[in-house]
Amino acid sequence: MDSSRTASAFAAPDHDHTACVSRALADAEAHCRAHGLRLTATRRRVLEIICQGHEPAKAYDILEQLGRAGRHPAPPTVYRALEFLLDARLIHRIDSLNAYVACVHPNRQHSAQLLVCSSCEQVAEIDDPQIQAVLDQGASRHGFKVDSQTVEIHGRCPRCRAAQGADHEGA
Amino acid sequence: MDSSRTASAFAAPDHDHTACVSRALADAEAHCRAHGLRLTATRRRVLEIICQGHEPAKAYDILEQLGRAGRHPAPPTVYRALEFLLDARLIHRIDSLNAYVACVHPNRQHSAQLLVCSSCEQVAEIDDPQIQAVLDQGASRHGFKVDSQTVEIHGRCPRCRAAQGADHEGA
DNA sequence: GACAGAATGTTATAACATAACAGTCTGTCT
DNA sequence: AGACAGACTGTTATGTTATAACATTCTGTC
Repeated sequence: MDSSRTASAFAAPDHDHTACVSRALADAEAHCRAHGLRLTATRRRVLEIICQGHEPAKAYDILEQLGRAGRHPAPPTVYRALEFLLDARLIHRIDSLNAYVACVHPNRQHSAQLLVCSSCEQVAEIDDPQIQAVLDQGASRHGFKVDSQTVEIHGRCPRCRAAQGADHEGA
Repeated sequence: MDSSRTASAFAAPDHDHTACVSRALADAEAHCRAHGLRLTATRRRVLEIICQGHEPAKAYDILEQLGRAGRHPAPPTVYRALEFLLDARLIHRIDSLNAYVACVHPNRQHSAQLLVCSSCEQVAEIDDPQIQAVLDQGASRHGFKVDSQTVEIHGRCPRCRAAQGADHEGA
């Protein structure tokens, strides 16, 4: 566990975010090269924008950021890039927020569980094999064959809990 | 386990759906009475429309069905009814589909897990305490305090698996 | 029957997403 | 190089989902 990560999977506010983004982009490039996928300028730029924060990015905000560079692309440009990145498993869509976050894990099995802080809006991705296993078991107990799981857990991250008073910790 | 339910939590095609709907509405009425909530005509009607099938209902489809009765309400009418029903925990919203299903369980703890068949579109709700527990554990291992969970599992229900060939069953 | 608060009606618009078709780029084959 | 196919992007228009804001009506209470 290196210093850029807390034990909580949430990014520390003082982490080296530039390095964090570079790593993500380099990782994405390697991944695409290895799989014969074309990480074009637009796609790369969209991924970069999404990586900018650990908060989820909304499609039209991404669009607006793309527009800053002189060109003013239309919605399909963004949605197509998002579709590519989703298919390449480089990002996740958060259905409950209509927003997108970068996939931070090197293993791209992609049945992630997302912890969404309702206070600071940060998202942490956990790939808990036990959760997956229990979900699979639960589903197959009902004769159901799982294709994909969407697990979005809303609540408060450790940082916000500490900042806003631990007295609210009912459970 | 009575004859109107399969072991799979998915409704059998030959179940007594009229009774199924009546039961849901009566249950909802009792619940509202007990909690001082007003299940008005519109709200009741929206719930009835949602109960009509075990498939998820979309807001604008509900709107259209409401319109069949001569009146032609605007979107806010439906969304307000949906909000009420969600708050009262009588329905669930399926984020990955932008759709709504009736909550079929008498216990209204409401951290349900939903099995969504991508073939027949039916939805089954399971309230698996083990899944909840594991999610809670997984989250708190990261210092995260859970408020609400959204678990949507997409795949194929037992009926569709049987109908469309068991040869696809990889796992 | 006047009042307060809840519920609904109404109009307009915001927010999210895609269809359809035209044009451009990239690599490959000859 | 030139022609071609397929992938990618641009552009216009529109579809889908949801809410803000304000007017009106309903319901129960004093």
